[in-house]
Amino acid sequence: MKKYTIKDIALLAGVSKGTVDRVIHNRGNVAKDVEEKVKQLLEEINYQPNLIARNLKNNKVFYIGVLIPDPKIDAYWAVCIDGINSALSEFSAFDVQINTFLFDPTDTDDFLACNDTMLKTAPDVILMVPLFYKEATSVLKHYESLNIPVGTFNNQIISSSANFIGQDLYQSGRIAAKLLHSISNKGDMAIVHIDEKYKNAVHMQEKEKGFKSYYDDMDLFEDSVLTCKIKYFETEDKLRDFLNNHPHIEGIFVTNSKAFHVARLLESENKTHIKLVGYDLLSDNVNYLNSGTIDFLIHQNPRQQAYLGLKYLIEYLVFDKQIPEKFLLPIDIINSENVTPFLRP
Amino acid sequence: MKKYTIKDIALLAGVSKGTVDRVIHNRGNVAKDVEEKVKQLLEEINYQPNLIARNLKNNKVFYIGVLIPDPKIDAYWAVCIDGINSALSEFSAFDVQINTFLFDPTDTDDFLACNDTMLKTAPDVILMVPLFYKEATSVLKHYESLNIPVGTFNNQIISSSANFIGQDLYQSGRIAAKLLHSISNKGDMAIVHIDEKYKNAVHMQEKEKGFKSYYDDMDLFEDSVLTCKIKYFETEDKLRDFLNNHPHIEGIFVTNSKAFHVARLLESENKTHIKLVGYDLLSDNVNYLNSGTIDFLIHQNPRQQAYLGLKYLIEYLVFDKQIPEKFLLPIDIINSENVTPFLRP
DNA sequence: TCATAAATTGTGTTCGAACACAGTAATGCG
DNA sequence: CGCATTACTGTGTTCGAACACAATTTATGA
Repeated sequence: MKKYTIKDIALLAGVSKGTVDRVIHNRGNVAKDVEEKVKQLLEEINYQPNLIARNLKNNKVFYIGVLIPDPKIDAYWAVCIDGINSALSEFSAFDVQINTFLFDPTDTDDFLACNDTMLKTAPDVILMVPLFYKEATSVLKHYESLNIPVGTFNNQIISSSANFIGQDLYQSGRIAAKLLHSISNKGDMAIVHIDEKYKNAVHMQEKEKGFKSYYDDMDLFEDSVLTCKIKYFETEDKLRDFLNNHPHIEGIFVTNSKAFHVARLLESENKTHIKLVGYDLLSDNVNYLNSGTIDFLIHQNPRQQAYLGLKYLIEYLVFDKQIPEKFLLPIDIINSENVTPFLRP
Repeated sequence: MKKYTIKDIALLAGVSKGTVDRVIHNRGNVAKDVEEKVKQLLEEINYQPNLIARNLKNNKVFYIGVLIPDPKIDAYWAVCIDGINSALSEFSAFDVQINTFLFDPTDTDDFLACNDTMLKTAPDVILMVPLFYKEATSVLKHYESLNIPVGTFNNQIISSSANFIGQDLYQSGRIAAKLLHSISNKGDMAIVHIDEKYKNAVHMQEKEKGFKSYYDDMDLFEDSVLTCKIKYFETEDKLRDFLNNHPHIEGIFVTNSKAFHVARLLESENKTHIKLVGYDLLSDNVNYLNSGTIDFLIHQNPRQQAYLGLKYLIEYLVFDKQIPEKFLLPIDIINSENVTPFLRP
């Protein structure tokens, strides 16, 4: 129960605290038999250093580089800033300095340029959204060679050793399927990919796979699952054609945060009987959720992703904790009745 | 940007660190003009004491009394222990000592007895589940007179000033209604209260109110909402009668964690077409969720409730943080596809 | 005026880990 | 043997806040 200090161990071993310290940090210059004895004692009483005292002495400032898409260009990322601030205030006792860089999520060159700018601030660790697979891969390799630990979220770059926070996208597609299946009439199901100009193809593919796997498992031969890919600028027309060509559609799954586009069309075309499931608590989506046109939203929790990613990095810096390789957040199902508490900062 | 220390302020004010310290802690014995000057300086540079250094000196051990129902008697409470351990390991750097007491959730006398035993350990703060309204009220009043801060969760004792962590039960009932409404065929809805011998009447009433309010809002005159109260020991017979007497029931809402009892009956009576929504991720419930007899579970997250309650108390002790009066957790909707990550410790 | 009390201010130590540096003992080598 | 070198060990200081206590200044009264 009692908390042992270095002094206690020194007393027990009959040596000075300096020697104990040398043993703990493997700093050498200790006689073999003494080292053995001290190590055994440390083991026996399961010595845990007082992290408070350690951090009082190590009064150096840690610099963290954060690289995320600009919320002014895509509102989805706005809540990440909140998550970062949460982690920051949680560790306000420590000297952690954050430099945030916002890149244009439609521009790979800007992504690379921001990485360069960030490197100039000599960060001890980096938290980033590796939005572009190819560019991110090379950037991450570079950081690895510089021995800068990196945390990533939202997009997983499997080739990298960087830590990753996100969700199981395949499972997320299955959840959408289960929800639509449980609330829809018999009929066709549509998966709608609305491309946002930038590469989240992997995201959408995984979700589609999961969605289809659920319907495969169900052996619902009478219903078919259709897929519709739409470029951002042609959403309305193409979607209208798609719905007219497939009059038996009873449910739509939008694989990203743009479900509100579909909702708008369903309302204007008087097809609100079609059930709609999408992603993310953007205010546009939440409005359609409350009006009933969107039935469920799946919450990808970017706020929590950013928070956790940063927390792991800070704990690595100040407590020498191991950074977990991967952490998959639980997937929240949101409807009009439980949405409110998820919106608060 | 720079972090100022007491020494810095002393230097700037042309006094000694002792004087600055006296000003900060209003310990008197400072000339008025000097006090003014130092206070102004502190204000100007927005002095924030280094919490690490403060806690190094304050090396006293904090004792926390925890009082929760015995998980051996009701499995619902088992995950609370995990939550407590999480909070504990998060603050392992500080000398926080926890004494946990488990009371019989069917026995008010045991609750009172455990409170007495706990008081003998002279706790600095207390975290408890105030399961019995009357007894808890008097106990909380006693702690207030002893100036022992108390955190409560699961049950709110409105008359008390103790902090409370929980969920909005009324809203939780509305969520159940929304879910059942979206997945059920037209027909009657049943609210089933399975009494567990001990008093959670307030819980169940609030949930019922919320449930009904949703159906009232919907103006669903054709469907009626029935209520069925069942004593624990007569569950099966009474429920069977109830279902036989009301053949048009299409959905059942069980207001506590005992939905598995209803699920078992639905299976044995071949009435699995009836949709079922209940509470809590007990393994019995999860099994029926996976088999499809239970459609949704609402997650009350007792683990998180315990974790947060304890976290607030510890932060109060070690960082002098204000304990928030009330915190309502978001309400998680669980189906068979997203349940897994919620089950991990 | 001077002793004494009261008011005010400064100094030094503590907490535990980390590390610089001084000190002691053992060994090597001419 | 004597001096240097290596091998090992102990001491002292630092981080920032907190507080005990010493020191100093000012006020009071005989």
